[in-house]
Parts: sequence; C-alpha cells; structure tokens
Amino acid sequence: MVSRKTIARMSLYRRLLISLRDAGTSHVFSHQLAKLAGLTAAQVRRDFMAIGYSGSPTRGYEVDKCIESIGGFLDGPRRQDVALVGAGKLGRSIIAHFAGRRPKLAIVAAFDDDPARVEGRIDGCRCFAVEIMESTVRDLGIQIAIITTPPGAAQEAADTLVRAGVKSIVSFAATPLQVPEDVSVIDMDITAALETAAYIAREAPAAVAAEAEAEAEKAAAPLMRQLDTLLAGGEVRLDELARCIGAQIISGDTCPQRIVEKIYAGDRVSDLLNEASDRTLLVTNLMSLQMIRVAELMDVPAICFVNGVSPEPEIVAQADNAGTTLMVSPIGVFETCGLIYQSLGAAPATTQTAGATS
Amino acid sequence: MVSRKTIARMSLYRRLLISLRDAGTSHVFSHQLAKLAGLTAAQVRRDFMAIGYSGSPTRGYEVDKCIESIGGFLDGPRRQDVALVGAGKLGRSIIAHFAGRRPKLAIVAAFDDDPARVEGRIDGCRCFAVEIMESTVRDLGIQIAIITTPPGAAQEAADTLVRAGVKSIVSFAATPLQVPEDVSVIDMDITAALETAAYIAREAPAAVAAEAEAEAEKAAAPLMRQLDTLLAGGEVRLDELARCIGAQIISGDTCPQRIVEKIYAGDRVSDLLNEASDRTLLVTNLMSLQMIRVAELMDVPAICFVNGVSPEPEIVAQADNAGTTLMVSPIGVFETCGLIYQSLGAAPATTQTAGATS
DNA sequence: CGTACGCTGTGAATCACTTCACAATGTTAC
DNA sequence: GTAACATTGTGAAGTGATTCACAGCGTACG
Repeated sequence: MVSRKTIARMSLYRRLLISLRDAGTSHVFSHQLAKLAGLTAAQVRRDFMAIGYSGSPTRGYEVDKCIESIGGFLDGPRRQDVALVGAGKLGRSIIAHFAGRRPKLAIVAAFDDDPARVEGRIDGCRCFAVEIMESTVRDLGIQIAIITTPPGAAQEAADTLVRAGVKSIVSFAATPLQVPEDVSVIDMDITAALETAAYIAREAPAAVAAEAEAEAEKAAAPLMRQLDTLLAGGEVRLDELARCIGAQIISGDTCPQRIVEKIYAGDRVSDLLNEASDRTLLVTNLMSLQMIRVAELMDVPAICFVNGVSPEPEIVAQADNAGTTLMVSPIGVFETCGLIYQSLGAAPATTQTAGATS
Repeated sequence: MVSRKTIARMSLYRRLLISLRDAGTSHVFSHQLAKLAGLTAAQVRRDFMAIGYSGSPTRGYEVDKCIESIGGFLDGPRRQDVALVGAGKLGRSIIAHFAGRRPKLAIVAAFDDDPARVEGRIDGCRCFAVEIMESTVRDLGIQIAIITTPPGAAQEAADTLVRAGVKSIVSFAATPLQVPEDVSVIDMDITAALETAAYIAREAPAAVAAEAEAEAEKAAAPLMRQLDTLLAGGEVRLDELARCIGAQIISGDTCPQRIVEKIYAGDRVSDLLNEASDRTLLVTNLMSLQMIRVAELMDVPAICFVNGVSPEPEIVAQADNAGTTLMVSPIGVFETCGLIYQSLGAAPATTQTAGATS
C-alpha cells in the first residue's frame, strides 16, 4: 500500500528527526525537514499523511511524536533479525555499520564459505559456515537477508535463503537475483551507481544561467524577519572576517577561506533552522554542544563565540568532527556584530542583540 | 535526456551481455535479456532505443555490437578518474571491487583523515590525507567521487569535493548531502535499504495460508519474552545442578558431568546467539524443535525445560541425536533460576528480569 | 473581536516511467 | 514464391509518484 520509496524516506526522516531532537528542537515544519532531506515540502507532508501522522498548522510537526509515529510504522512489534551472506570486507563493514544501531533490527548471523572467517565474531555477530545456512536461518526464523558475496555465489545464496524462508533481500552483488515473486529484492548495484555517476559527470550540461538565477532567488527569498540577521550584500572569507574583528580561530582552520554572506546572531534554534545556510556565520553567546550540532545540521560553516570564552575540549572536538570552524571574539555579541557590520561596509540597520535560550 | 534509471540499467545490460559473450552467445532477444535483468522485454527494447541501437527482428540483438554500443554511450572518450573519501572498511571494499575492472573508470585516489591509513596503497590505489584532497582532486581533474565517511564528515567532504570541481557523487553516508544543483548525488542509503527490507518482510503476508499459519506460530512463540540471564561466577557439573533444583534428566545422560558456568534463561534466539556458549545451560519454557536446533548450533550442552513438562519423543530424539542433555525442572523459570542462583552460592545480585521487547 | 498570516492536509494536475499493442520486417518452411 | 512466424521499434495508454494549489485552521496581534 505504501510505496517502497516512501518507506525508504521514512527511514531518512527518522534519522533527521532524531538529530533534531538531540539538538533540542521540539517542532519542525515540513519545509525545514524537506530542506534537510533534500526534498520538497509537499513530499514530506504526503509521506506523513501516508502513515497517518498529523502536525499542527501553526507549530508544524512535533519532533518526538513524529519519531514515535515513524517508529510505529517502520518497526515491527517484535525485533527482526537479519542474516548476512558473504563476510568479506563489504559484509563486515555493513555489520559494523549496524552494530547496536537499531535495537529492533539486528544482523545476528553472518555466513561465509571461507573457513578462516567461520566461527569468528564480527562486531558481536557470529559467523557460520554456509553449509549450515539454510537450517540456521530457518531455525532462527530470519526473514531478512543481506547478500554481499561475489557475483558468482549470489544466486545460489539467494536460492538457499529463499528456501530457508527469507522474504526480503538486500543485495550488493553485481548480479540481478531471480527469486519467487513473494520475495522482494532491493538491489544496491554499486557498479551501476558509479557508472551512472560517471555518465552524469560527463554529460552534465554545464549549469548555466538557470542556476545563477535559482541561487539568487533563493538568497532573496528567506530574508527579512524581525530577527537579528545582518545581511551583507557582498561575500567575505572567514579568515578575513576573523581578522577584522580580532577573533581567534580555534578549530577547523583547514578551510578558513570559506565564504560567508550572511550573519546570524543569537541562539534560537528555531530561527537558526529558518535562517541559517551554508554561507551563514553564527555569532552566539551560548556555548553548548547543542549549538554545534544544530550548526552542523544546517551546514553552517562557522560559529563565533563571544566575550573571549574558551570552549571546552568536547565542544571543540565536536566542531572539528563536524568540520565547523570555531572562532572566539574577544568582545560581546553587540560589538562583534557591529564590527563585522562595519567592516562589511554599510547597509542600513538591522543589527540586534537578541537571544535568550528559547 | 536519458533518465538516470535507464543509465543504471545500461550498466547492468552491459555486464549481462559480457557474461553472455563469454559464454559464447552471439545473439540475444529482448525477452531473454529481460529475464536475466529481471525486467520486461518492452523495457529492454525501449532502453536500447534510447541509445540508438537496433537489433534484427529475427535474430535479436547482436551481443558484440550491443556491448560496443552501450560502451559508446556509457563510457566517455577519455578515461574518467574517481576519488574516494573515507578509506574505512566500506571504502576499501569498494576500491577492491573496482580494481582493474573497467579501464575507462578507475578509482585513482583515496582520502582519509586517519594518518594510519594515509600514504598506504589499497589495491593499487593511493591513499592521501584529507587536507590535500581539494588541491589533489582539482589537479587530477577528477569529476566523480565516492563518499564512504561516517555521517558527520560526509557533508564537509562533499563541500570540499564540490569546490575541487567534482560533478557527481556516489554517497554511502547516512546523511543527505546538500550540494549545488549542478552537482548530482546518487544516494546509496544502506540503512534505508535495510529498514525498507524489514518493512517489506513484515508486511509481505497475504501470500498463502501456509504463511499465515507460520505467522500465527511465530506470534505465539515469543510469548515469554522477558529474558532472564543469570550469570554465575563459578562452575558446576550438570548432574549436580540437576539434583539441586530437583530436575529430572531425560536425555543425554551420557555426559552429565559436563561443566556449566553460565545460565541463560529465555527464548530469544538472537540473544542466545550472542550469549550462549558450550558452557551455558539454557533454561527455557519454550519447548520446540527449533530450540533444540539452536542449542545444537551453539554447542549448548544442556537445556532445562520447566514446569514439569514432558517433551515429545521427537524433541527428545533430536536432543539425543545432537548430544544435548535435556532436563525438566518441576518448577517455573523464575523459581528455577532462583534455586540455581542460590545453589551456586550467592554473589550479589546479577539476576535480572530484564527484557520486554520495548 | 476581528483580521492577517503561515502552515497543514489533500484533491487535482502534472510529470516520469513502464507496459501495451500492433505495424513493420527479415527469416524460414514448403 | 509466398505464407507463417517471431521479433523489433514505437505511438499510445497506463501506472505510479510528485508537485501544485488552495481550503481550513489555529495563533498572534491590533
């Protein structure tokens, strides 16, 4: 009833929503989620409609409730176990990827024909010989499998799995699998993906005026608001900007030449969600891990703390990890904004020193 | 003009055709190729139409010519180089997967932030530090990249790649990437794929009566889901243990002196897989053949049923066969565990009545 | 109290992709 | 030589997913 694509998007929404929740956001609008997911707002609303979750016209969607609703839809009432065939590098990296991630969905057994790999443990998942795969999978009642074998072994593995009662297979093998029609295969064809990428890279019709236009439109659209946004006409490099205000770059100095064309001063997460972009410098006096996370989420390239504080190592680490440049201005928000404003040269006044942790 | 899906299928067709050629086939009909690819004949014909390759109404498509035509469409005139960011297990397995595969499409450089990986060679592909990624990618004129970093680093990697001139990215990161619109991203979301598979496996029912039955059986199985793992420090012989709790040994009395140092109480097979060893006594109230098989698989020396049940002959036979000792305690799981615990002599509390499938 | 706003939910329209259906065509059988 | 056949190539129809566009609604603000 619900399409496969919608289901895949649900998985994505949930991950995004969890990030938002961890960042302290309680409500989110469809267009914000759409931006994060790289989709349209209408798409997001339709998808939520499909699982019967409703938001409020004024507040948007409640993050917690929404995560829960998606959970009720995606997760079954019981835990579902997964088997993996082919414990090579790819297989092992997938096991590692899921280890302890979703409690309701765990790769519990791996199978391989290489005796060297059998009987070992890979990230807490046991590896068995393929010979016992059919009986084991059947006995464990496993209905989901991942195939990461070489192409030659994939079909045979699939046949065995189907006999053992598997209903759904994710295949990374470079071979299309023939299965009965009550079994479904999700094909992750890496070769096809790369070759497609190559084609697109080559035939990309050198984006033209269309893009410039769209970009301009986008920049123009979400501007004016009563909040503390200082909009500069031009663009500035981060390192230049830091120099102007006498700020010290603490972290992420690998790319100080990133460009900034907008400044947001404050710490209201919800405003940040609306205003911030990958060209926004965030000036804030709230030094918290949460802030870094939100910045990361919104692709904000840099954060400027004020009053000469020294961020805790944990914060610096998180920023480093996220690739967010961190700088500290020796002066306050107001003065920092003022200085930046001045150095950017003119434009009327919208500068404000607002904030207060929502 | 040609859709992304069509391009991906081209890649697949070519691989299938190459297999056919290697098998000595010179001509192929659309319906044959369709069967191999898991598509319809009409689809195949349309796709070939898109690249302007024609077959003969009577002989079908000429394998050699067809491979050539697809090559002319998919491959560029020059070799296209590919960069890979994130040389973890997944990254390395992808490098290995493509090593020397397609002459026109080669992963020529990998990048990682772990110094331990830098400067090494992975299947003939050099690994560099991320710091030099932008300049290197630009200098090599690379337009295609694969991202296999952890989610936190993916966006930054993408930004750097875009700055370096990359036009097309294949991403395995669990984060949607924000890129300018002249750059395209092919998302291989493994998490979404697996969760989709799980959903399909679960909702797939409706097939047959047999399956409905199986479903019902399964629903009944995990009734007693609170698993209680009682971990004892010491070692005990099986026959001693049986005596302590007043259990009757039914089968496998050949080696009752086997040693037990751990007790697992419950019937969650997936937990069993992780918890059980050849020194674990399994206390369970689920008397099924399946349980015996799992025990056998894990080399569990003994199973203790509870509430004084009488196992069916079939079950006893299977246990005998497997050399698994079978005993029946006259009391319930909780009491059985308690008694054993006590008899093993204290140790503070590690008894848990945990579980409950959230 | 009323007006204006911005968001959600959703029918309808659009778009993208796949399948149908059949004329055109070369091959074989006789 | 021609009738029967199986297959291709393709316009047209169908199907499924996405986007548009707007009614309805709850809130904020005057």
